Amino acid sequence: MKLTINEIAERAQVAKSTVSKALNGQKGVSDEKRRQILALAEELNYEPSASAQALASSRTGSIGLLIPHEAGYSLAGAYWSAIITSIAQVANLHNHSLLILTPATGDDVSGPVEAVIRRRNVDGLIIGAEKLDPRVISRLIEEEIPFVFIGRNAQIQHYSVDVDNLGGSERLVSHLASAGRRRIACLAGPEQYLYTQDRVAGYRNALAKAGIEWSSVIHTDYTSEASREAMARLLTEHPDLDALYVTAGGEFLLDCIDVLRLSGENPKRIGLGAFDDYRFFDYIDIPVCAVRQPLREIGEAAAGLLFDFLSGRVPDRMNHVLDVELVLR
Amino acid sequence: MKLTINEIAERAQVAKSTVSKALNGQKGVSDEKRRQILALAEELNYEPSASAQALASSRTGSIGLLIPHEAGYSLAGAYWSAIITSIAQVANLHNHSLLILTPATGDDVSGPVEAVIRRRNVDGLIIGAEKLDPRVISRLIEEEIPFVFIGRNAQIQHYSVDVDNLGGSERLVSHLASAGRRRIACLAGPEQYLYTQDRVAGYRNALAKAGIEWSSVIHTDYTSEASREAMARLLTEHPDLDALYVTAGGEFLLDCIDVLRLSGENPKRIGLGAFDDYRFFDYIDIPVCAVRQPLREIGEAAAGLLFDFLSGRVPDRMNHVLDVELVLR
DNA sequence: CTGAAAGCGCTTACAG
DNA sequence: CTGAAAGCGCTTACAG
Repeated sequence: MKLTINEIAERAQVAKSTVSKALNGQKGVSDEKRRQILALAEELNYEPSASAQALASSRTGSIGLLIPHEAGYSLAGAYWSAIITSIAQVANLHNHSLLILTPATGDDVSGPVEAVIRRRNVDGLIIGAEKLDPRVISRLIEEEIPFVFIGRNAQIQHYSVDVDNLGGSERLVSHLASAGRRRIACLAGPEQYLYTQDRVAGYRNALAKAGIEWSSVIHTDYTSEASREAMARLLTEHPDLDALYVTAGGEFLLDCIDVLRLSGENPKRIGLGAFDDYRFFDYIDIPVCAVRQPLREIGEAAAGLLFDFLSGRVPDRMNHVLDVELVLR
Repeated sequence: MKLTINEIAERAQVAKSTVSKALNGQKGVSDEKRRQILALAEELNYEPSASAQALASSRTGSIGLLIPHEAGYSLAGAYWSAIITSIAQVANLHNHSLLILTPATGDDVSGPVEAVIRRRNVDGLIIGAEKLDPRVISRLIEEEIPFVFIGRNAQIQHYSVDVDNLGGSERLVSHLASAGRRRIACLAGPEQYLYTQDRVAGYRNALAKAGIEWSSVIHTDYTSEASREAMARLLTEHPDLDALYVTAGGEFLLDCIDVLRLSGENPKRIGLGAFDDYRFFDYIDIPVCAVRQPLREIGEAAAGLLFDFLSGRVPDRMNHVLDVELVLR
């Protein structure tokens, strides 16, 4: 029924080990036979069984993408969706499948990771890094499963692909300042995330360079309640606020915009800056300057890095930092 | 090194076939031994190797999600992202992994499907149905790989999970009519898609029920140029237009809104209806009534259906139609 | 270069 | 109920 290597071997009048070598491009086969075998395989449309290869070689032919779930960050959908697509395409190029690992709502990622480790069904992992149990990482290292980060982690140094959080943030806030804004507050995500720290640092750098002394940073988790409350507090405590920098996108940003719009404040008076750009910014009644992340490139770079590891190359740089684009409005 | 079934068998003083049966909940093992074995496996944290199980049982333990790519439909990101998450979670519940299959940009899905069939690395497939080469389906049937649709296909009848396109559309347009709109045009997606046909039918039903004779439907592919041109044409050909129903979301919808805003037309004069709801509708200067699809439920239902097949149950209904929600603004 | 053999870690008839 | 054996379709030393 199923076309196997035995059939190919028989038809080509060689041993199946020879077929295997020919197909896998290993040396130890004469050019003559190799050509024959390849032609035959092509003709019969033969493709080795993934499970058999996996069992025999202890390489599964798949990589996993570990997506952490963030409270109220579901518009992050657009973020992960673009990244998934680009990773899947790179994986295909390398004849690998892409597995999506994501915890049940409310759980953390350690469950799916543990399962994947124990069942041995990935060769390597790409991991959304900001929030990560160090024990998960220990397990991965213990089991010698290669992995790379998307974003970086405050506790764990590792090969990563990240965007220029600090620089992008600084440029964005500098732009607000150069537009004459002097009371620029910063509504920031969870303080323990490295990207939050970087973005806040960029904010402070920009203020310093512009010679602005006034600053105000409020951190929130991304829950809707906390974000809305923080935003409201900012508006009442600083009635002279003339600009606001929100360090992340998704529902978080929408909650902030929402409070701003409902505050009775003239929204146009307040310059808004956001990290993460959405096309609908063009359509709303508040001008939003934003930092756009190169999502496709993030996925491609992370996958590229992982496949480097899988093929035994050790990348020269540990942290790949991609440029972001400023979108002015 | 790796903990195998042999180790378990040895420690429990039984044959590995007995361990296998116990672990898989098959009968033919005494309660006594079963308990012992289960306890031991639990204690040692044993988990069978996915590849070995796959090879021996010819069940891979993974399902695939086939995502078609649509020109200019990338905000569909939010759509697929929610669906991916819910499918992954259901798959986990069934101890299965989720593979993402998506073609390289510009290609169609047959490549990834063919690869997955030949390498035999999924037990079943969930397929975005609207645009599908019938040959792909033939191959799947030929190879006896179970699959279910998300959405429906105009050519191919098959088990599917879909939303109530016709009803939702009708309710939405009825609402526009009941608000006094009389010149309601419809900007629709590709005519060959079943969901487009259904949504347009809902539009016509609503008009008929409201006793409105005037109607205008323009189909476009989802490319930006075509959508913008169609939208512009609509506005110039029908200066008395007082409402517009756009049958889909994503970039397509944004292009339409964009043209409307730039037309010089007072956007508030024109009632806008959209199929697919986005939270940012709350923030734009045009009131948009929208149909919200239950994305999580779509994914869950589709995965549920597939696992029914995989465990030999034949679902009673062929087409599962989920209700949509009307969001008025 | 070539092939016979063992082995990857399970499952699944089959016999007892 | 229990276990010995064959087999899933490959890869990988190893010997020739």
